[in-house]
This record gives sequence, C-alpha cells and structure tokens, in this order.
Amino acid sequence: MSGFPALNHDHGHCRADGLAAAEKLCEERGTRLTPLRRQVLDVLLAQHRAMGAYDIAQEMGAQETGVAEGSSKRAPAAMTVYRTLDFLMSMGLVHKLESLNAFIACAEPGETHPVQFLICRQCGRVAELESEAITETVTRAAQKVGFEVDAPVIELTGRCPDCRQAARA
Amino acid sequence: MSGFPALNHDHGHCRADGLAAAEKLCEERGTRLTPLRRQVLDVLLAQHRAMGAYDIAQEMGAQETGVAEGSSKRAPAAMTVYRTLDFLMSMGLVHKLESLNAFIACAEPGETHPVQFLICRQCGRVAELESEAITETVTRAAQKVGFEVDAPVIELTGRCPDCRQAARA
DNA sequence: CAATGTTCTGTTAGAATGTCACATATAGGG
DNA sequence: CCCTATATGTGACATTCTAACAGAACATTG
Ligand SMILES: [Zn+2]
Ligand SMILES: [Zn+2]
Ligand SMILES: [Zn+2]
Ligand SMILES: [Zn+2]
Repeated sequence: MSGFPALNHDHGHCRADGLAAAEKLCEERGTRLTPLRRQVLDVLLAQHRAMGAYDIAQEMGAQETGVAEGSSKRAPAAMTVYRTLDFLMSMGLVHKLESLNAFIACAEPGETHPVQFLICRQCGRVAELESEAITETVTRAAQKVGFEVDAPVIELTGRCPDCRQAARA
Repeated sequence: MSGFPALNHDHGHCRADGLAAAEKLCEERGTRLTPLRRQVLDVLLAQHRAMGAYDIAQEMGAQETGVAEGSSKRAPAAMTVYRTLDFLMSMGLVHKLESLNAFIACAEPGETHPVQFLICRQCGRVAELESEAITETVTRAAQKVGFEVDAPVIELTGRCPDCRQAARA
C-alpha cells in the first residue's frame, strides 16, 4: 500500500499487523524479537510519524507498566534505543529518515524493495512509496554517467492530500 | 555538467569559476559576499567532496594567512560557520547533504533546478545530477497519491565510475 | 544440572552536530 | 558624523550518535 492512509482508518489494525509481521520475520530468520525490541517497534507503530531516538526513549519511559497506577519503567538510555533501532533496521522493520534524523516503522515489512518517503511538513505524517518508476529512473540516470547506486535516499517533503484539502477550504 | 569530473581535470578552473559565479550572483541580488563567506565557499570549492561544518571551521583555522610563516587565523566558532553556510545555501551556492550531515559547493550556481546527488562511498566525491527525468518521475509519482512535493531530497550513495574502474582492475 | 559461550541489555562517558542569546563590529545611507 | 541594518564574535547549551566495558539473559553442550 502506497501513500497516506485515510485520517480515520483503523489504526489498531496497522499496529497489530506490524507486530505480527515482525514476529513472523524474526521467526523465519532465527532472530529474537525481545520485549525491548518489541516495545521500541510498538512505539513507532503507534503513529505514522517519525520519531527521534530520544523521543522514543522518553515515550517508553512514560508508558505505564504493570497494574499499579503511576508505575512507570525508567526510560532506557540512548545507547539502548540506538542499538535496538539498529536491529530493527537490519530486519527491515524500521527505516531511518536522514533528512529528519528520525525513525519510522516500515509500512511493508518483508519487502526489501527500495523505498521512497513522503513527509508532510504540516501534519508530520510520513508515507512510503514503492514506485518502481522512481527506482528505475534513478538507477538509469545514474548509470548514464557511470555511477552504480547501492543506497538511494529519497525523501520528499511537501504537503499530504489531507493537509492540501484543509488548506483549500 | 552532470556526473563526476575526470580525475585529472583542471580543478583550479572549477574553483575560480565557483568564486566568480558567487560574486556575480551576490552582485545581482544585492547581497554581500564578505571575506568570511568567500572563505567558507572557497574551502568547499577546494574539493568535490562534502565537509561537515566543524571540518570547515578547522580547515579555515589551518589555512595560513599573511606572509609570516606559521601565522594562522583562529578557527571560527561553529555558529559562525553555520550562519555563513545558511547564507550560502540561501544564495544557492552551497547544498546540504542530509544523509551525511555535510555541505558541498554547488556545481551549477545560478540554476535553481532541483538537484540529485551522487555520493561515492569509496572516494567520497560527490557529483550533482540535474536529471529532468528524475524530477518529473518523482513529482508525478507523488502526485499520483495526492502529494505535493516542495523539497525533494535525493542522495544516491554508491560507486563512481573511477572507483568502479579501479575495482575491476 | 552445571559449565560455557553467545547474545542482549545496562551504564557511563564522550564525540559530533547544531542552536540560542547577547555582545560587538562593520557597512551604508541620511 | 550619526544612525540603522547587517554581519560577526562568543559562550553556553541542546540534540544526536557512539565507544567501551560490565552485567544479565539465553542457548548449547557435556
Ligand atoms: Zn495506521
Ligand atoms: Zn499532512
Ligand atoms: Zn574540479
Ligand atoms: Zn569514487
């Protein structure tokens, strides 16, 4: 699925799907989706937005744990978050947005195709594109000057359909 | 000119052209190419590579000034460099490479077309592409999902022709 | 189970990148 | 020359990311 989800879509579904896909992938590859890793991924899955590593840590600290009210686990150290993000990225479950120094849950885990990002400057939502046309055009244009691309970074900032709609009103 | 320059090209020419273009642009727009700004730009023009702001500062500190041997001006503070880079970017004389947190002198100042970057992971050189095909394809693919792009970030890491050639030997 | 090696997490410190606020200097226009 | 806008200096600080080492959890083997 490419592009931005509807504003009122069933996001619980996105989230559950994301976690399920993660479990499946780790199972298949013999890696471990530990509680920490799952929690970091879940924080990212909570919104279609990118978060900095420190924001993730803070959010994890804020989440109440256990039944006792007010009980909250301490936020993990930055190092821990970065390590966990490295793992999730190596699994293709999380992407880094270089232009934001921030991270986002992958929308289509399992696929390994090169991906482009659409970043709405207004609402902050991020969507993935998997345009074969873009990938091909870029690869070909580079080839034309003898360059061999192996890590394309394509991040398009602008306005999403919903924010354009709102502006028009 | 798109793509990587020949390894043995006359780089003094690149550098002189870059400075000349900068003077012309600032003249036209009524802005001032002060000694500081000129010096920062010149440091970037010295190579077809990207440099971090702190590297630029250090390089400026290292450059000898005046005739007395060993005399070197102190490196400017980070803030000064960032401010100067902001100016040069606003003039279109310098670009920021988001995926490297680094800056590079524009290869075609004056042009305001959207640009793509080719970054050689091996030799570190960076070339600009001005592929109309890429720009169009990207814009169109975004439009197809209702997204309006206004700041594309396209940075392609890989291997340049010369490094590929060297590897093949 | 016990011993052992591997992977994962905690912790501390520090490097690298970027910004704020305020002081000073400099250029240009009456 | 004075005044104002612009440019630069300076110090502190915020943010992002990494290195190094210690301890915990897990898996494997004898
Ligand atoms: Zn959703
Ligand atoms: Zn939006
Ligand atoms: Zn050159
Ligand atoms: Zn190269």
